[in-house]
Amino acid sequence: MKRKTSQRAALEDVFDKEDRPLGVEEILKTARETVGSLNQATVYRNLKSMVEKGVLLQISHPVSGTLYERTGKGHHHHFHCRVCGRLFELPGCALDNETAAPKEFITEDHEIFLFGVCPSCAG
Amino acid sequence: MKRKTSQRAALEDVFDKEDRPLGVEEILKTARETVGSLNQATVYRNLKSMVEKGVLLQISHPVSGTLYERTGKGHHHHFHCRVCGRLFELPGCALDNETAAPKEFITEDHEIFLFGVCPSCAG
DNA sequence: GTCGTTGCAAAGCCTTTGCAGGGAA
DNA sequence: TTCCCTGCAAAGGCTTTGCAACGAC
Repeated sequence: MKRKTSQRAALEDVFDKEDRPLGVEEILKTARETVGSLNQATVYRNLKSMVEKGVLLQISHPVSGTLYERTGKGHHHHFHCRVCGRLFELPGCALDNETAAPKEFITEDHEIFLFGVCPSCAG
Repeated sequence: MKRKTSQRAALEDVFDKEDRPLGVEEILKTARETVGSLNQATVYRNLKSMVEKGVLLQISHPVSGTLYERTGKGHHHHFHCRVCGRLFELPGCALDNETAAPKEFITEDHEIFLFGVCPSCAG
């Protein structure tokens, strides 16, 4: 990945425009508004290299499937509303890696998925 | 699911014998030691109905993929060792649903995946 | 005998890959 | 011109489904 292409630029734009976890289909659809000929394989290839470059983070959500989001947004986790199905990003974290596991385990990272009802569906 | 079959019994046995999260391939392989003719489709069908009956829990692990484990083992989470690749069950939980999300959110459940190095690999 | 279950094969998703043409530098 | 990148189509993994035969009750 060394050359600038309109395809890659379109993908970057998608993540600029929509600052939330996105699925491949949505990414493809949105990016095609810019580059009509954009191919699925190209999207997969670029998403992969963007993850390897550390620009994107890949999330395997139990309900929403594979999603991608920009890195560098600080430690946060995702709340899935079972009513509207939307995924919310919750900044911060109530879990400490030091105490998350018995002390014989070295916890380097963790991932939390929250499930329930969001404010607008609960209101 | 109303009739007892040797296939279903073999699946139950697998989870009796191996008390840990299992993948489909491993389940199939182990169950075939009892019922040689056991088919993949049958395994998928039964796993699905066992999940619906509440006997099994399906886990979508970011690294290990789809796994199944018995329900009723109490609240626990999974630790993935990046060295040996094994998945450990850690009883208990350091996260409180009440405080996990802003109070406008109703958190009903959560899932935590821990990543790092296990005691034997760290030793 | 009934009808839930199984095995088999085909099909469905999602994702990756081979290859030749196209475009950035 | 070079050779990285893209589009296209085929293929690969995992999971589901249609259908006829099988077997529990």
